[in-house]
Amino acid sequence: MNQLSSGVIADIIEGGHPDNPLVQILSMKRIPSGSQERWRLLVSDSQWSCSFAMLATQLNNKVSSGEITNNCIVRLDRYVCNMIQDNKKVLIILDLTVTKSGEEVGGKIGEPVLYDANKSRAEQQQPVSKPPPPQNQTYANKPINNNNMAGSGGTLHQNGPGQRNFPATGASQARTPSGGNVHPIASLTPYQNRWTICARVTNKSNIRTWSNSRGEGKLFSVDLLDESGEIRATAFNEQCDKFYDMMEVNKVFFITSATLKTANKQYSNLNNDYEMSFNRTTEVTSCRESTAIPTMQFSFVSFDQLETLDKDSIVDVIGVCKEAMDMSSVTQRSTGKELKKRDLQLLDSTNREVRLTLWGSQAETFDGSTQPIVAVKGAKVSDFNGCSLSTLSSSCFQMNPDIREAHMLKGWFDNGGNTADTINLSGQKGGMGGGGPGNFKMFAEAQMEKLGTTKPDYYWVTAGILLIKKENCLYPACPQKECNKKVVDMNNGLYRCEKCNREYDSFKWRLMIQTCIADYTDSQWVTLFQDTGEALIGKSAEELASLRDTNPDSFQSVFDAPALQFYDFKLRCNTEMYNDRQSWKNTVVAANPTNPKEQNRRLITEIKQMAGQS
DNA sequence: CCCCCCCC
Repeated sequence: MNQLSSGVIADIIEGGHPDNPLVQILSMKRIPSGSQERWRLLVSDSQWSCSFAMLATQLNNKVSSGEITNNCIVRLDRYVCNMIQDNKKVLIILDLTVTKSGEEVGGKIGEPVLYDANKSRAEQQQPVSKPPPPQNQTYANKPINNNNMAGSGGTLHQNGPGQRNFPATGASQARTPSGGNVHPIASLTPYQNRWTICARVTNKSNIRTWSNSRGEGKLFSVDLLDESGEIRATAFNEQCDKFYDMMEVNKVFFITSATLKTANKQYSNLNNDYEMSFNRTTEVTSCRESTAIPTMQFSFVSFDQLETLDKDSIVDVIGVCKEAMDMSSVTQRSTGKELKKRDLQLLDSTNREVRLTLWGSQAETFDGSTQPIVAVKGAKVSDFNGCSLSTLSSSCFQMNPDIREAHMLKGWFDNGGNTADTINLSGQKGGMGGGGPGNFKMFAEAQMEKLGTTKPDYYWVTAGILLIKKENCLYPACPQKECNKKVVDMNNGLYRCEKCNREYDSFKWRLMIQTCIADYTDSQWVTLFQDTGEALIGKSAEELASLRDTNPDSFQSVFDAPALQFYDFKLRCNTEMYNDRQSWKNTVVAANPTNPKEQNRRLITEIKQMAGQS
């Protein structure tokens, strides 16, 4: 008995859409195109084989998990067969069920012939001694031939007129407003010039402006999704104005003609090798009957998995907002810009809590009073305080989304989850009053890990103070509250601040203490600014300044107390370019006298870990 | 043609 839907491949290529056909996967080939994994399959119905089948990327895990292997039999639950360009066709498998494993089947069923779409069914290659294959649904003959992936161009040509559209399930059955063919997003390449997709907007940025050496302008971008895949689209300037208002999140649109280019994976975590820019020929129209276009898909990572991920990983998470901190402001170091932020404490059913930071208007408007379920697609993992999360501008943030995982989590939380003991992944306070073990390192470790080379890193170190530079530890600073820039004495009773671009009749003293500190592996020059500096010497900057003028001896002895003492330093380390040379900067953001008991406890824990006793 | 994604 034939276990396959013999002859069905010819039907599909010629425009038919049989339900749930059974085919065999003879071989798989990873397509060498960028970083995005894509699988091209050689499938067979035992009579015909087809080498231009592609697996939708959301099914890639079935390959990596070993569920799909050579020789397995699959049922095509959803698929589309589309013209992609110049009469070339692609069969995209959107959903499938493995009905028999490759191991169980053991080998190729029948002797399938590679179906050549340049020819009619009657003209297909035939076994010499047998009559032509049937023109209808009787799947009797088994033409003989050998074939493999390498032997075919991977594309077929159109059979003839009247076959431009190949109906499929769902949205792919839809016609464009002008009656044309709807293309799957997964089939788009830069080498086609006119196509229409039907896609849902799953995320939309604000309008952003830029200005650089190449010019200036404005833009916004959207994430587009259909059942075959996803892609990012960006609209610049003219197109930005034209499409910004109409392209609302969650709505579905026909989009015709845009420029495709290779996506820069550095800036996008969408599952596509390409991204599109809208251009003058781009048309966007609303699609009302759009139930077949999927809504945004999350791929949630549970909190107990977060710590296993590399920092800067991008993840989808869902959690109960157990607590929302007040909104606060921080100053962006690179630009001095004021940023609004709000930290949330999220909890999931693995009894882990993790901190999520929201930014900007999201931070301002967030209301956590009802302990909502929070879902984020594309949050960034950081190793701050152990492990924490932050949204990016590309993140999609949803409150109480109407999805299964949200309802399950809510049920869990309301039925005891809210009182369970939890582990706080973001709870490492680095030895600061309570909290778990901190992110302590030796200097040699920090160097080995190249901390601070690409972006600022924070870590704790227990180190002794070898030397404090007393010269230039005080500087006259701008008297403005938020400005601490050094002022220039104009020698006329006025002090000029370059940052504020004005002169003042007074200044304030600020501390900037350079000190050399050492642990058992190395020494480092580090800088303490105002607050940490004042805490270290036990004097305010103003006190120190007047001491320097009135009592040089006691000024000197201020620095004797901390010298040769051990402190737990929290360091912010990074590199900056000075005259084309990379130089290290270590800023002390906290300095606490080392508590030997706590230090020993930490060391014992480490020793036990190294000995495998924990 | 953007591409910053921050702070402790």
